[in-house]
Amino acid sequence: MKKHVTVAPHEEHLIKDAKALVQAYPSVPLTVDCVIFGFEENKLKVLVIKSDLEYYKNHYSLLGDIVKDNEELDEAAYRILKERTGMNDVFLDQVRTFSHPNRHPGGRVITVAYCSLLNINHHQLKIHDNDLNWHSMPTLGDMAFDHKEIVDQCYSWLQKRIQEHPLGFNLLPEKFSLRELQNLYEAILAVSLDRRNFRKKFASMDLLIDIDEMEQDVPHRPGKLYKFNFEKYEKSKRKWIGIDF
Amino acid sequence: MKKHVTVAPHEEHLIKDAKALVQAYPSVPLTVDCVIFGFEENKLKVLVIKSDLEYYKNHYSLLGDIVKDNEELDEAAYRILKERTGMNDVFLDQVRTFSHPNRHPGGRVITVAYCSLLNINHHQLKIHDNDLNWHSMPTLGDMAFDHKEIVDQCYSWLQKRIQEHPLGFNLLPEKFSLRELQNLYEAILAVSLDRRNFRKKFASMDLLIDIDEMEQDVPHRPGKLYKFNFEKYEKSKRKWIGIDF
DNA sequence: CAAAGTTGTGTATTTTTTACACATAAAAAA
DNA sequence: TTTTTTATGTGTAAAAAATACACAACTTTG
Repeated sequence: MKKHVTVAPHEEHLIKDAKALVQAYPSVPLTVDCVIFGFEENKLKVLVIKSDLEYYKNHYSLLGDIVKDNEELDEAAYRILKERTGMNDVFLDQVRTFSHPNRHPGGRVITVAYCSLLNINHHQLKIHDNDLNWHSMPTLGDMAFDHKEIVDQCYSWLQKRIQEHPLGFNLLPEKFSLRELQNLYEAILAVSLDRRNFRKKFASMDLLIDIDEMEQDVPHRPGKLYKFNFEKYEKSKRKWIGIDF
Repeated sequence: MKKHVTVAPHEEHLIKDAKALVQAYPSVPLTVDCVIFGFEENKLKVLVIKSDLEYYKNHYSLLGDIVKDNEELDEAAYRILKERTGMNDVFLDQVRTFSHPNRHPGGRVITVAYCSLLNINHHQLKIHDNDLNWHSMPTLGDMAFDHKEIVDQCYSWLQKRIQEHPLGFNLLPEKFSLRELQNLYEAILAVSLDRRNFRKKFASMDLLIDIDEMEQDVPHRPGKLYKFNFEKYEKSKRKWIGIDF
């Protein structure tokens, strides 16, 4: 006796050939753009380069590139960083994807924005093509494509993120003084903070390691140097934020 | 006398034909996937549908679609919502782009995840093809593609976001009781909260409008109904969070 | 040796968070 | 109609966190 196999109604139209399906999809050029922040002379800076396009002659643009076949977006972003700064182990986070149909004068290109933070002094720029340079954030003017909007969104992202996560240490030397740390926060958040309360706050977090060294070559009384205790932080990440808006 | 025009070195290799440049770019199929959250019977739910692919027979997947030529990602996401729920003015936010080369069995497809929140009772599902249904979050098992990871990331995003922004009201009726609001927060954050402190917190924000109506048809003492004061919120968004991690 | 610039520290006040209990109201069940 | 169930609505005391604020000491430079 023949067995009856139950077939759900929708199984009748199941697609067997996934490859053919995908090949029939329209497709779109995809790039990654990196917003690379640095900190120097108490200013937040961003790495920019003159646009290659005549259309945007003399406009600065972000460091970006086409995503290769079978390359993950994260990979592409790391590749760009490596090519431009020589750095490998750098902070990197995806921020947002930008898709306005006219964002590129050559036709539709989708781009995924990544934000990266690095210590300017640890990484000499390898290539100085096209006026690659660190540009101070507050004075950044128009840019090519929608890159100004991308920078602005990454900056907002950074302002929020730095208050809740220890990102900022990626912008500082491994050993830093509390003044340097405060200057960093003040520059990024564009506020001024009370020194005593700032120090008290970080003291209460108990995530800075006093390495018992002093600043060198400062033209004033040297401060103590600290390292951030990433290990302890990883173990004790807090989850609860508290409802507040 | 002939004028000398200064030409920066890099201007010699400026690209004139942006169109040709873009046409030479490799391209990739791009989709949008929507993680649509609802709230019903004190549970957070997500809208899922059986996969069309034989490869993922009987696996649930998210509502997604190819992004059309010259369609913005946001547009595509709104289109999907409209097609599936009939809803137009719905909360929607881009969360993240997923690019693993093998995430789709038919070949490389990049997808942009959007998160949407809507009130289940206000929107009858138009189409019930492929077992479209609201699935309770805690019991959601494996899914097709990398959709489980996408849901997980959107859920984390929601947990964080709901504590800092008044998203949650999109999941509730326009008029809601404080108990409903607390149940929502407890379900999403998977914690239990002290009722008096919860109410005190919202009272101190002063963003709920007491509309002087009571709950109907509840099997117990009815509570007062409130609306969220979106207008006042928009005017008074706070910017400063406070360093804390 | 004086001036400039910065370090390092404490306390009082206010605000926010937390923990916790009881009387009351409405509906449902007995 | 009474009792039970379930939820509403409210206040206070204690602890923790945030804020505002000032002065003495150290190092370098001129």
